[in-house]
Amino acid sequence: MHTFAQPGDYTMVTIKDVARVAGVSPSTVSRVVSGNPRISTETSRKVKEIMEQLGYHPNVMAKSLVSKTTQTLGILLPRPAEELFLNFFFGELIRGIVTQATRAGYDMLMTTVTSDHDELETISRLVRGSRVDGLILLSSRKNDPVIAFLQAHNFPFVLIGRSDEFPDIISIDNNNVQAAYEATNHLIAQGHERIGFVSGPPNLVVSQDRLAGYHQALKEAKLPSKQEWILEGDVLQESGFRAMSFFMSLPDRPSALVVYDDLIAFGVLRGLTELGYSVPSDMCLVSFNNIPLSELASTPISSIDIGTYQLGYTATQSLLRAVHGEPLSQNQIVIPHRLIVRESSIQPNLKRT
Amino acid sequence: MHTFAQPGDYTMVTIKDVARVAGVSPSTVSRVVSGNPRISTETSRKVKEIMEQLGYHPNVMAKSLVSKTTQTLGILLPRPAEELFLNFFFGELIRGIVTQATRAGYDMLMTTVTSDHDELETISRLVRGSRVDGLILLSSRKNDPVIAFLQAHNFPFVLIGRSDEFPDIISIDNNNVQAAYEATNHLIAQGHERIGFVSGPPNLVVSQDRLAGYHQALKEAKLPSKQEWILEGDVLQESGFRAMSFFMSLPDRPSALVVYDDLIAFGVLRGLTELGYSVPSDMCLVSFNNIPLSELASTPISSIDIGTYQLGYTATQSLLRAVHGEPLSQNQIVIPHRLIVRESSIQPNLKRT
DNA sequence: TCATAAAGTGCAAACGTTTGTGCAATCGGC
DNA sequence: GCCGATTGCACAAACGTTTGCACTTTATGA
Repeated sequence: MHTFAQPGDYTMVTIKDVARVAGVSPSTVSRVVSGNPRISTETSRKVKEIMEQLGYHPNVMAKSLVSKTTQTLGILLPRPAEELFLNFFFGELIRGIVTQATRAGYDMLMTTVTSDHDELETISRLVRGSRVDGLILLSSRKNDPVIAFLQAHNFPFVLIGRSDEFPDIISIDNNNVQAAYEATNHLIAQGHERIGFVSGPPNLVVSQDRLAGYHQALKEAKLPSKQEWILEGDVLQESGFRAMSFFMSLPDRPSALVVYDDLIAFGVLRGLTELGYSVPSDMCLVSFNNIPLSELASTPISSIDIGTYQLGYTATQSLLRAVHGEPLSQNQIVIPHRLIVRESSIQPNLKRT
Repeated sequence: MHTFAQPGDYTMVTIKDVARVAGVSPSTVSRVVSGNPRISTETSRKVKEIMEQLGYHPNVMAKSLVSKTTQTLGILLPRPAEELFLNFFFGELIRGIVTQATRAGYDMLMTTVTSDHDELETISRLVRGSRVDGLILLSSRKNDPVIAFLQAHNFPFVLIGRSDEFPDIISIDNNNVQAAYEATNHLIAQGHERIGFVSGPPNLVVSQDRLAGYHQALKEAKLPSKQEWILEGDVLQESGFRAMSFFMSLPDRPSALVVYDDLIAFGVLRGLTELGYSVPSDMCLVSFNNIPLSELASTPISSIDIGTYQLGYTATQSLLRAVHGEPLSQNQIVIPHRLIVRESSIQPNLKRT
């Protein structure tokens, strides 16, 4: 029966081995590795040759122990409930984060919280046990105790998103209010006067922001805003059907919808189709996040691209500056968004106002 | 200007601090932490109280240095080109991995390879620098040098997928041949006799496997198999349109398609619609991966659920056993799949044979 | 020619743990 | 009441690095 090498089975080649073979002291080898200028080029060349020959790789743990730096950034995954919506651009976000981290010579450590109870325990382990040099938060809740803890310990971290209770922390976000404002205005410009909104989970800041932008646009255009035109959606198909049954049965039903998320938009689209309505002639749609499938929907969905990759990339950049103690020109960075207009929001037979 | 604490700024509370306050030796504290039975309950209680009071957390680096174990598993992200298809169930896969790892007290480290050139360098750093205890590979190429390297060093790793050149390594995969066989038979059972195939990237093992299962089903049913009924697809919309233009223009065009992936199926669906055909009456579809949006397509898409979460979860389980030197009952584990039948493959007006 | 400086290298302590060994105190059996 | 075993704890070495300091050698300038 084959088993793998166990920890300790490996005959690791250490800095001492290199030193012995090269006929120098361990400290000299260390200085060669770190590129210390006080080592002669001749010695450096020789030591490097031996390192190559012996297959030497520095032991990260030993290095971290003395340098008190881990070259590792932590990433706290959202709990399952909050994860659903993230899932579809999670990969893209991670790609942005890991790319920038790798480029800077950092590794990424992922952890998740299993229950509310051990939440701070998990963070403590990373922070106080000096496991990571900084932390990226992928989501935040109202009065998030994680943020409070990190701030109390003055530990470097960035939030992808926004927090009302902690406005000064480093955070990377879209301007979701503005984005929703533009999305709504786009519909208004098409001549729509009755515009509804299908929101996401009401406790998410981003969902609230988009709703606010929608309201703002309506108000500025002096268009009616009705409570019954605002519904909460989720990704499930029945929900889309139910929501649309409700909307379409209203005496003064909306002629266009701003939808919180592409996944919900898919449900909405499908619900409308099942009810015998068509998009965009009976109902126009504009949505958010611009997932790759948006353009492949039965009616391609107009969507706000939020620059997911850039969100992750920039977050990591900011975090690294914070870790290195470099000043940030601004603590809150806004990633630009872009409305991608597709068929779902273009209604040929409606005149522009 | 506010800056964060720098490495070293933190006054870490160490095992010695606890020992001093508790009036015992550091070794006793260490044994309390590790639950050594030779410590009296009284001492243990007292030490734990002090630890709590002082907010002590063991330094992971120091611990790793002596124990030669990192309590960390590495995960090698596929290079961007191979990542595209993974993206949509990437989140789900990661969730399976991280959940199981966390439960076992392990952290997950993510790295990516930036270029072919530094590929082995990256792995070496992790493996020889004893950064991780084991590695999860998310994809493999033909004659993958990474696998060769890990095997040569007898380092614990698992592959999510399959490798022809290294059949004995620990791997977790679906039976994609069987899955495609069943998908095809499902169409055959509906009475279809001309069945086409839209494949994925031809260099991926999974793509080849699914094609093989398709061929096998046709052969067993003694149905015709034509070269021109097999096309390579990608996720782009134009590709779906082009592929369908081609198929539909054939004198003996297929009446049903097995499609490599849900994303491609969306493109195919859209291409057919644009050409004025409808699914399932003009063309039936069955696809793979069962992403959440499959059921929300204009015609809900029949799809093979591959148990993505379980794939990640099981991979981590196997890896942990390997890391601990525990025997595996089998090195290759197959995660069961399940055909989810939806409208896209049910053609009412076609009689069952 | 002799201090003086500069360059190159080695020594040893330190980082925060774990763990083998040794020693003192307590216990049980006779 | 003595001896051997058991229990509970402390000592110190070790893990693989980094780095301040000291030391030797060579070059420089008067």
